[in-house]
Amino acid sequence: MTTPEQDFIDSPFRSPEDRLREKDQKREAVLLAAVRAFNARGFQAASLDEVAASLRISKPTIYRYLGNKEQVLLECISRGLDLLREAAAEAEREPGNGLTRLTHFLRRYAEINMDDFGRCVVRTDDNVLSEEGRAHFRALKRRIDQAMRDLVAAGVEDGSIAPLDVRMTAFTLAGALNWPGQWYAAQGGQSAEELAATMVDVLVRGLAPRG
Amino acid sequence: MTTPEQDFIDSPFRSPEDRLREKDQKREAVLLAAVRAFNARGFQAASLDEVAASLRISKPTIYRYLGNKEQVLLECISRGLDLLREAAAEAEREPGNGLTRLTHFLRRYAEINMDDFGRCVVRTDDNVLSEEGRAHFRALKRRIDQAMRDLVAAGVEDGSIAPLDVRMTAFTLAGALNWPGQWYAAQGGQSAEELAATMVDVLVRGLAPRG
DNA sequence: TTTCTTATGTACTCGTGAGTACGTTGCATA
DNA sequence: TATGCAACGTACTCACGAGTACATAAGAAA
Repeated sequence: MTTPEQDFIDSPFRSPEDRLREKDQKREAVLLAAVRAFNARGFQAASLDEVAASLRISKPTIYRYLGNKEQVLLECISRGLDLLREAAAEAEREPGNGLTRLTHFLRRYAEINMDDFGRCVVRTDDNVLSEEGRAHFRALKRRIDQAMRDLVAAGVEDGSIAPLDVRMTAFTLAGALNWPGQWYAAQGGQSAEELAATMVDVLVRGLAPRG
Repeated sequence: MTTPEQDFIDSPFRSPEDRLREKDQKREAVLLAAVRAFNARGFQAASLDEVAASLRISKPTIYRYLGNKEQVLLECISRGLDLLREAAAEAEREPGNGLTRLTHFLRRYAEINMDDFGRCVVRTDDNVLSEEGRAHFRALKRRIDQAMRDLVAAGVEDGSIAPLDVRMTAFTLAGALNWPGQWYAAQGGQSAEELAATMVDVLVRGLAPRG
């Protein structure tokens, strides 16, 4: 693992690049602490003082890195929605019929909803946001929803999915797979991946026994 | 529609029974206004001043009829959970195999989640409650969950439901059917009953086409 | 008519939490 | 060495909302 470059020891004197990297890391740390507080106690109930205390910093420092409380939330939500967008793009690139691709997407979707930032997307009721924040949030969510509908529609067309109402089906699937975000706490027992796979399996096969 | 009893005109002078009935009606009105405010803006964000204003009364009047804010919420939640319990009891009494009975229950379950009080149950995150309130709330919810699992298990046993993991299946179903509570706004378009029926249909049949 | 009770509003207290003004320290640059 | 800027913390302000003390008005009872 040695490189031809000079190996530096961990020095207390930071180079300009180090400073920038540290700044980024601090920003990330604040964001993570915030999203966890929001998920644990709800956006309204969680105070920035709490978030700051959990990092042993002061409230103004949060403002330095992320701006006001709504901006912090919007950034958290954006992270979660980015993950979902990636998952959707990946599913579209994937080979296989509509059902196969949808299944992959659904699993990722459920997993993301158990991640810190994904949970934040699911748990945030958009009425806590300002008018602009809400509009932005909804637009991004609509894109995810549309991607899911497109996958369902593709499956229905190629016959890999039963001829169901696309809108209602997507709504039902999203609802089922959003729910773990309200509850999942990474306790012992099943991992997020296992849980996601099992739930998707139930949804794909349905309750009625196969003829 | 005439009775042998005396027909009274609508008099401004109230009998003692009238007073009691009026008190009850006022209590109901406060409860309904409160649950709507909670659903619309979230428990924490909704203020009792708002609720009072929507009825053109003052805040102390709410305290007179329902006690403090948490008690108001608990009463709303109890209403919703009562509806769910009734639905569960009804489903258990019903004839037919496990899947039939479960289907009936699921439809009612979804409908209730689009009702004012049902929505409140779904939308309330129990971390806004005090320790005792939370324990009470969880115990009641557990009973509903158990009822759903029992119905699934009965269906699996009598063969009307495919052999799935009971716990995960109930969790998935509940998740899917809780979701409308987050969104449904009684707008134009589908009624709650139609929506519930369609969603349950998707869940029962699954996505994969029938062989 | 006087007194008690019920129903209600006015006007507070008090805590909490978002957001800010300003001071301080330390490194960087002129 | 002087000046500027980056990275904080202390100590506020200010608004809002839960909960309450007290006044009041109207009917019921005595």
